[in-house]
Amino acid sequence: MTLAAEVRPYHHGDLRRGLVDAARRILEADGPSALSLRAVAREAGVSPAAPYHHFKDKGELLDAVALEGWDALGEALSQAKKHVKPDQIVVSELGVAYVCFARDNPALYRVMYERSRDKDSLPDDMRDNEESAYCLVRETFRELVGPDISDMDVELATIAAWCAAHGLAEMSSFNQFIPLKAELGSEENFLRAVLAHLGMFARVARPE
Amino acid sequence: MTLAAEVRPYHHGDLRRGLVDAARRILEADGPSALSLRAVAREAGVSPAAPYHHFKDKGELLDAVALEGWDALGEALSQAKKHVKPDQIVVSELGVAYVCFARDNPALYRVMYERSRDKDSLPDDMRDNEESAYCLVRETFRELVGPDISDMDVELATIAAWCAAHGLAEMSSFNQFIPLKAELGSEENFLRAVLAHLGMFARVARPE
DNA sequence: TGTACATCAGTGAACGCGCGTTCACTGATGTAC
DNA sequence: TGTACATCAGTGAACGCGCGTTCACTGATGTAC
Repeated sequence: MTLAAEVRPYHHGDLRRGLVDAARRILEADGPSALSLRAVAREAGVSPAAPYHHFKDKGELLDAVALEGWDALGEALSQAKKHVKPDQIVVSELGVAYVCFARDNPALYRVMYERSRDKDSLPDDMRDNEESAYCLVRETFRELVGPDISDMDVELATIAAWCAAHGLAEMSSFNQFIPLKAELGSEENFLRAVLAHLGMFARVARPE
Repeated sequence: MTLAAEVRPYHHGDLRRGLVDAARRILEADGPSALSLRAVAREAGVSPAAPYHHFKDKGELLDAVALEGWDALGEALSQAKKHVKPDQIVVSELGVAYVCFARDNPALYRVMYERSRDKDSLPDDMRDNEESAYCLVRETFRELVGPDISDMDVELATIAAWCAAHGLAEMSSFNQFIPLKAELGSEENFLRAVLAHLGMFARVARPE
């Protein structure tokens, strides 16, 4: 109420939350290379030692940030699936949503994969957690291809789709593709066109 | 001849070459995070200021390293295409070769894309230089799909294939896929299986 | 309800580190005459 | 063939910087009695 209440108190309240938020703000503003522990503390308005009461080290903070990224990606794909229009192809639209997530959160997306690579492992729950983006794609394939397909084929198709989307996410920001995007009318149309041409692998798969 | 001849002379002879080689040695041994200008000079046996006679700054050195990487990738794909066996699918084997290149030169591969991302641009000559990996893939598609296909379709298929390979290259080192690789007998078979399942996009592309 | 005290969550100064880059310099090379 | 001199390609010391982490500390909070 009083003006004094506006002053940041000695105790933050939820500094853990505050640090993760600060990290995301830094990522958005200045990218992954600006994401030092000290910068995060600074952005959160706290001394450089304070984060150590909430995270063992810098890596643990990054893990927390990455985890939020994976959750947000799952949410984005889930929303996209809900809003597919009748004339659209479900898996393509999931792919478009995936790439758009990466485009709209480039630094966060990068941190997600950097942390995974450092541990040689995607988040453990990605294959099990029903709400994860990966499971959502896998279940979508399962719905679409019918019941008489093996679990392994579904798994492989999911991986293939995931790789394609990830690759596209990393590539589509290169300016080599600007003319193509212009010709196709929009970035989204470009993405759809590329995804549609994945099938050419199949057309070309007969050696004869 | 004499022992004195063994002593490193004041002038290096070809320090530019020596620096790039030193950089690649560091990459292979300790990864991209160890690749500082000072470390490169140290590895090349030269003072920290010496590189500045050959490169404007650290970025230019990295560019030189990345460029060699792109050349090596082109060479790897070219070799792979030459050695495709009759029972193998050409584009799949190119994909396998691409991923194997990334697996065998992980740090170099990373630098290649990091530099590209920093400039928002793949190497300029990738689309024109006949010897580039990209052109090789594109011409392979053109040969396989026949003459009555538009340039744009070939381009889009190439991009799709490139994205899939790049995504697969980044994903396939995650340990989540170890069981799948075991089940399929080898890493290469895993890669072929994933690439083969890209076609499922096509199967699923009819909304009905 | 009040008080003693343990615990928690901050501070701020300091540590050692490696970095990219610059500077004045010097040793080696090559060229003009 | 010898020599003066410009140019090139190194040296090594120094610059300022920001980093991750630790340390002894202190202010705030919560709990037992």
